[in-house]
Amino acid sequence: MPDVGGIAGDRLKSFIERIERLEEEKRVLAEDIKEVYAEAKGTGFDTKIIRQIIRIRKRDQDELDEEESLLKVYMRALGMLPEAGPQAAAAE
Amino acid sequence: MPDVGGIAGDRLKSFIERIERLEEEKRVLAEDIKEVYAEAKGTGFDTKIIRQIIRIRKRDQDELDEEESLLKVYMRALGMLPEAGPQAAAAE
Amino acid sequence: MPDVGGIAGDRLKSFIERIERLEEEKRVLAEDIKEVYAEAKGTGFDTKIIRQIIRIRKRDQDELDEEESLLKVYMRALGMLPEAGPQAAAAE
Amino acid sequence: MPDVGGIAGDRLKSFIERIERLEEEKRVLAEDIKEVYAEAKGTGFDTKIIRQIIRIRKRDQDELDEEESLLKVYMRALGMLPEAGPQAAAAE
DNA sequence: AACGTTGAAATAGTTC
DNA sequence: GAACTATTTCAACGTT
Repeated sequence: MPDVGGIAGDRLKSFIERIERLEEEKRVLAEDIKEVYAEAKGTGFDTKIIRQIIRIRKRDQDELDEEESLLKVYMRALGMLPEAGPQAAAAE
Repeated sequence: MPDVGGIAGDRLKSFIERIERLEEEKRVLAEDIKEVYAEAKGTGFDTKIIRQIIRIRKRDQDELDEEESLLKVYMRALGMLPEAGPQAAAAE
Repeated sequence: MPDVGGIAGDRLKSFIERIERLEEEKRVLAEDIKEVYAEAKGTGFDTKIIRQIIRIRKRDQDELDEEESLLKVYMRALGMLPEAGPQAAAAE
Repeated sequence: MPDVGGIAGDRLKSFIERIERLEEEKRVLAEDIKEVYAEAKGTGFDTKIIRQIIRIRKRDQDELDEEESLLKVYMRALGMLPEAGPQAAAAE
């Protein structure tokens, strides 16, 4: 439990300011994204459909990633890849 | 409505890729934020409280932005603010 | 524009309190709904599916209402209903 | 998983109808609120400002609810609150 | 009547 | 797995 007014207050402050800075950057990016959607809409595209497409592409990517990892398992079993890295071993 | 396979397809693709790039950056930032929280937690801070503080600080900022005069007039009428102070006028 | 501190303040206050009361009731209803979902979930139902069903039923109802009005148009054309009310005439 | 056409169907139906009834009541309240805003507008008030005031009053209420001690400890450490006042202890 | 803005609702993710 | 938070999506409202 941090003591009040001491060094802990400084550390707490530091954490908070780091987070706030990152969130500010995130907020800016969200605005940028909105602007791109607005621009697309201004060109006559239906933003709802674009959102759908992006969602589908994301999902496809995720599936690809899964396949990828399954592929790696098979390849590893075949000696076509080095044994699984330490992070995977640690996770088990 | 955009014709399929023509220039419009290119434009659509461009929009989508711009959005995806921005969202990827956003995702990275979200991860960074998570890491800071994890680090703070590792130092013994309560992340839930930190989130609350950040929310409060944000809200305080929003309050500062509420500088519209009509709002003040209404709030004064409701007794939520003191009577209009003679800011510019010296003694009234 | 309402004068500050006078009768207008009272009227403003009255409006605000009426709205706040209604919103409170609305909030309670929203909670009730959440509880019903929780209860359904506790009985083994998938709330996501229930939401979907409710959405579909709502949509079907809306479609029915539209058909209804089209029906009325036809019936009116056939003299089976009185002419459209004055609000429709005014809207034109 | 509930069997189709049996008692479970009845229970599902019951849940759905309860929710739909509550949502209907909620819808009515939303309309009532809209009417009050319309009436206020007709009296010359700016509904946008009224909405803002209601938001502020709600927020003030939420602030009152933030009475958790750990939060206060953290905020004190950040200088967002004065040092702990001797509330219960008479003279310190 | 469409546009942007805002608020609510739903879903996804995270933590305990 | 249950609750909470956060993000995202959807709908409504006022506005031009």
